[in-house]
Amino acid sequence: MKELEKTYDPSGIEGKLYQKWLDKKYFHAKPNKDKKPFTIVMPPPNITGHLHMGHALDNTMQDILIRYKRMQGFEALWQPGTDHAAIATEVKVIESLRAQGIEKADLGRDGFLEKCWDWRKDYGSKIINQLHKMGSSADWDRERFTMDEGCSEAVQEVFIRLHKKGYIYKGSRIVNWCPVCQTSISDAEVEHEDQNGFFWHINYPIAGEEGKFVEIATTRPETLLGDTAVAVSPDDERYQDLVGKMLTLPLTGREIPVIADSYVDKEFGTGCVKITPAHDPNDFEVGRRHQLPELTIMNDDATICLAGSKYDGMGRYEARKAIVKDLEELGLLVKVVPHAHAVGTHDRCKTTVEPMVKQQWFVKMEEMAKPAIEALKSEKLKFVPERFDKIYLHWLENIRDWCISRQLWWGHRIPAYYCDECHEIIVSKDSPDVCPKCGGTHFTQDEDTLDTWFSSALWPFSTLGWPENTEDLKYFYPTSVLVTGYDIIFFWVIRMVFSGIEQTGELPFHTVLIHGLIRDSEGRKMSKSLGNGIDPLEVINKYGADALRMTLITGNAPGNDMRFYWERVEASRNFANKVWNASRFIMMNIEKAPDAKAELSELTMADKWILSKANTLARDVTENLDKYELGIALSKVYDFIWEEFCDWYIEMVKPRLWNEEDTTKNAAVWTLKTVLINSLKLLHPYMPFLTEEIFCNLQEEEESIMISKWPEYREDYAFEAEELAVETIKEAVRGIRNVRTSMNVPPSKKAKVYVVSESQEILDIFERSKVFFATLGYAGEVCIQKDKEGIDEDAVSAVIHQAVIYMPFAELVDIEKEIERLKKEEERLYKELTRVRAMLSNEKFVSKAPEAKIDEEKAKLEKYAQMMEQVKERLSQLS
RNA sequence: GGGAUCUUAGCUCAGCUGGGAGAGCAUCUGCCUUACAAGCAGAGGGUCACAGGUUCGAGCCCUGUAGGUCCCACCA
Repeated sequence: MKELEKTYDPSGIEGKLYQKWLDKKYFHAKPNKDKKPFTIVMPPPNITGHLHMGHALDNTMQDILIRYKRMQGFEALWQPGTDHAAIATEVKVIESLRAQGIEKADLGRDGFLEKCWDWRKDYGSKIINQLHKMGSSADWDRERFTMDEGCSEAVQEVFIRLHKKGYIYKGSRIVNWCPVCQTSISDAEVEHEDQNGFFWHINYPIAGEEGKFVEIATTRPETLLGDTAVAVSPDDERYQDLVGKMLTLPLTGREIPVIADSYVDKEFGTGCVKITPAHDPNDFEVGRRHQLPELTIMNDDATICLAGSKYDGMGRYEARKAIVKDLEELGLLVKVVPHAHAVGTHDRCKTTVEPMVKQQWFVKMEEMAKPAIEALKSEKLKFVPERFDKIYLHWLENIRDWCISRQLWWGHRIPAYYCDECHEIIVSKDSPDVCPKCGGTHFTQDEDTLDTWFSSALWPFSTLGWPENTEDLKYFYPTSVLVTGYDIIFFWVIRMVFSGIEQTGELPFHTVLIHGLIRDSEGRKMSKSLGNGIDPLEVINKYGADALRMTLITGNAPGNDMRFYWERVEASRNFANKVWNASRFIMMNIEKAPDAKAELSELTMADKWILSKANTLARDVTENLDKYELGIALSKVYDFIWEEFCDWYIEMVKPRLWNEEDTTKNAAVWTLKTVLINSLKLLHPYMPFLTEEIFCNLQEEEESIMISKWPEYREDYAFEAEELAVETIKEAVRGIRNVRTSMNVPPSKKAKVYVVSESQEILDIFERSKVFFATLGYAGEVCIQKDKEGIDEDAVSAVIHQAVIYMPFAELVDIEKEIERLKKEEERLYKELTRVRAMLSNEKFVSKAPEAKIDEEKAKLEKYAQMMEQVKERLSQLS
C-alpha cells in the first residue's frame, strides 16, 4: 500500500488521471441494448474566446449528472461540441484582421472564411482543453461543430423542409438592423435600454390653410424625412375634421395625409403621430394597413440617404441636430421636453438598432409555437426550477416571425438560388441545373447566411446523425436533460423545442435544468470591460478542478445567481484535503488487518452505527440527485464525511486499532474501508479526481471509481438501535467536553468518569462503548453504575437523557460555577418543557396534528422532564 | 406597463411537500492529541424586511407595504 502525501496536491494528479480516463475510453458511449440510455447534449460553447466561470458551472452540473448516471449503470452519453457563433465570431475575426491592417472586404468571401476557419481551429481546441481541465467526461470521439458537414446537412434539410411547408418565406419586412455590424438581427438579439432623451414637439403646416398646424411629438426628429402620414386616433374628437386633409412635411415640402388608426393613443403626447413606415416597426404596420409608401431615408450605415437634400450623407444623430435646428429657425419647433424611453440596442455591439425595411428570410412561428406551448402545459416538458415556465410561455405566446437571414459571411449560407434570367427563387441544397420557370441555366446563390441559432436549434438531433435515422439517434434521442443558464431560454431552449417537435416529432429533452450566473464578489456580472472576470483555469491551477467544481455547486439554490469568492474555493480545497487525510489515515492502518472481511456478527455498535448512517446517506443523495438538487446532495456528503465519519467514527475506532489485543480490529478496518469507499463513490461525480486517486490507491485491484457501482440503500444495513445508542454516547461526550471546557480542564488531564443510570439498557450501551467513550470523553477510567455510590458529592455533572455523567475534579471544582451552569441548563429545559406542555395541552393540536407529530412531542416531554428532574436534584445537593 | 425574484447570524448564502432557526467565512476561548493547524474541542451572535390573514402551528401558504436585482414590452 502506497503512503499518501501529507496534503492533497491536485496539480500532479489531475492531468494523469484525465489521460487515463481518455485512454480507457470511459467517456465513450454507444448504443447498448442491455442498458438504458442517459443523454445530455452540451450547450456548445461559442468559439469566440476562452471559457468563463459560467461555462465551468454549466459543465460541472452536466458532468455530475453524467458521472452519476454512468455509475448507476446507464449508457451515459455526454455529447460535446462547439458553436460557430456566426456574428460574434465574425466580429472577432474582423477585429483581429483590423489589428493587422486587413479589411474583411479586401479578402473576399473565400479569403475571409479561411481566416474564420483558422480562428475556429485555434479557439476550438483551446476550449476543448479547458473542458478537459475541468474533468468533463464528455464523449470526445463524438465532438461536433455546428458548421461541420453533418450539422450543415441538417441545417439545409430543415431549411428546405420548412420552406416546402410554407413555414419559411422571403419578404420585405421591417427588421432590426445593426448599422455597425451591417446585418439584420432577430428580436431576441435586441436589448432594450432606457435612455434619457427628448420629446420634440413639431408643427406640421396644414396644406392650404395658412397659419394652421398639426402638432406632433417625436423622439426621433431625423425620421421626419421619411414620414408618409400623420395618424390620429379614430375616436379622438379633437382631430376628426383633420382626417383626410394633407399636411406639408417641413424641410421637404412633400404633402402627406392625415389618417385615422387605432394604434394611436389619444392620451399620449399630442395625440398626433408622425408615421415613418420604413424606420419604425409600429409605423410600418400602420403603413401597410393604409398602403402608405415606405420611404427609406437611411443607408445601411445609418447615414441619411436623400438625394438632393442637405442632410444627405449625414449620420443619423448629426442629421437630428441639423433638423431640429432648421425647424427651430422655421419656427416650427414648439417645445422640447425631456423624455426617458427605451432604445433598442444590438446585444453584441451595443449599437442602437435602426429599424429598416429589407428583403429577408423569415420563419413563420405561429403554428410551430403551438405544440411547444402544449408540451409545457401538459408537463411533458419541465423546467427545474418551475418558475422559468412563465418566461418560456410568455415568449412563445407573444412570438413573432423569426428573421433568420444575416448579411454575414461566417455561417450556413442560405440554400436558395436565383435564376439569373427571371429571378425565380429555387430552394435546394445544390445549384439547380435548369430554371423550372424560364429554363434558364445560370443561377446565383443567396448571399446571406443563417442566424447562428438556426443551427444550434437542431443540436440535440443533428449531432446524433439526423436526418439519417442512425442507430445513435434511435438509441440516444430524445435526450434526457438539458442544462443551461436562464439567459439563453429564448435564444436556444425554445428554438430547440419547436425544432425538435417539428423535425423529429419528439421533444428533444423532457427536463430543462436552469442555473444562474456567476457574479464577482460584489455581485457584479463578470465581464471583460470591468476586468472582474476570473478564469476557471486560474482557479484550477491554484486549488484544483475538484475544489472549483465543489465551489460552484455548494450553497446555491437552483436557478439563482451566485457570487464567486476565493474564500469559498479555499473551503472546498480544505474539504478535499480532509477527505485525503481521512483516506491517508485508513491506508496507514489497513495493514493491521490486511484481509479484513467482516461478518455482520463481528461488527461493533459503532461500526453498525456508521454503516447505517452511510446507508441512509446513499439513499438521500440518490433522491436528491434524481430531483436535480445537486447542492443539497453534496452538502449531505460533506457533512457525513467531515462530521460523522471523521470527527466521530475515526476517533471512535482509534483505540481499537492501537490496542494490540483488540479482537474487533478486522471489523474496524473493514468498516473504515467500506464506508470510505461508499463515500468516495457518492462524492465522485462532484470531485472526480480526488476520489479516483484515493479509490485506486486504496484498492490496487480496482481499475477506476468511474466505472464502479453507485451505492444503493440496503435493508440489511439499517441499524436503528445502534444509531440511537451511539447518539446517546455522543450526547454524553458532548456533555463532558462542555463541562471540561467551562472548567478549563485541558484534554491532557484525564479524569475518572462515572456514568449513572437507572436504566439497564443505557448502562449496557455505555458498557459496550467503554473503549471509545473513554477516549472521546478524555476519561482515565469509566465507571458504569446504577447509583451514586462512591462518587464525591461535589463532583461535576452533565445531565443527559436517562443518565448523569459525573466527573470528580476535586481541586478544580468551583461550586459556584457549577451551580451557575446547572441553572442555565435548568432554564433551557424549562423553556423546552413549557413549549412542549403548551402544545400537548392544546386540545386542537392533539385532535388535529398528525399522530407521529404528537408522539414525537410526547417523547420529548418525557425526555426533558426526566432531565429536569436530574438537574433539580443536582442543584438541591449542591446548595 | 407586465412578470420573476430577493430581503434569514458581522459577510455570502442554504432551509425539500408548513411541526423545536442552519452552513461556510469572520469573531472569542483552549489545544502543534502519532490522518489532517488546509486541523481538533468549545463559545458567542438572528423580533427569518414590515403589516395583516389562513392554520392547532408560518422563515415556508395568501394579501398588502417598503427596498433591491433581473427579464419582458411597438406608447410615438
